[in-house]
Amino acid sequence: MIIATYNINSINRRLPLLLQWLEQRKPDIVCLQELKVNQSSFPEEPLKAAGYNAIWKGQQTWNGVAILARNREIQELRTTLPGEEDDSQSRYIEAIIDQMIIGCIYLPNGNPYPGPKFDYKLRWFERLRKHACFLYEYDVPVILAGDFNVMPTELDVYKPQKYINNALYRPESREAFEEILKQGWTDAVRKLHPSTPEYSFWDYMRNAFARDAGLRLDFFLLSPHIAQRLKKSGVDREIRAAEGSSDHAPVWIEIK
DNA sequence: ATGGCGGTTAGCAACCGA
Repeated sequence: MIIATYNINSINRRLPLLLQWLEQRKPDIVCLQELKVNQSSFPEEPLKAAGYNAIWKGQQTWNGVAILARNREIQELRTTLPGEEDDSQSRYIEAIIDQMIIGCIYLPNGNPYPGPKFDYKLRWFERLRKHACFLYEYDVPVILAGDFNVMPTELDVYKPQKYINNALYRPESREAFEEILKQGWTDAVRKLHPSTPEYSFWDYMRNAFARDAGLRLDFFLLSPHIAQRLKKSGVDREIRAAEGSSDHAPVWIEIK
């Protein structure tokens, strides 16, 4: 079984590439972020024709998250992260698929640091920490997948010294991620590949992809039930290399 | 410091986000 996460940077802009990738990789479950589409303009029909059921939480212009499942039922559990009732940003959606809880995450970028956006990022991290704790203690199979907008270690950044005051690499952000991991979650890709970067994002600027000036921003956090079933993982760089790509590549894991 | 990309608004460029 293959589960993937992909920050798609506008789903309608990227639809042909998305359909091509779905056809090639054939993931069973996909978490998408940065849909950049309002709730009524999500391309439900083309995805249905490709064999994928979908749930989504859209938003005009920014953010937006979705979960796709191939030939499977999706039972939506929630479309917001608890803790801030007036939060209008679409950054979380959660479902039950095949008796697993799948949480799709688009964590705030938080730049510039310091400032209100960084404060919002840290508040969001704290809300996620609490909700992750709740899910973990539920003692059911859980996968939290998505763009966490953080590089937890030096290995996850092509040039760490450039990012000292970047919201994605600030100690506060890295510590917040570590706090969640410490609950007992497994960082699936790092577990399988402890010493290679496994970047998932390359800036559009300055020829970053060709230089492999990348960041690892997209993660799978696995509860113990799922972690023991983990087989392999990969980053689909050829999709990032394609004409008109997102600035992220799809990342996937295979579980037994 | 610069700069690339997508989306939106107000219109054919300027901004915002990241």
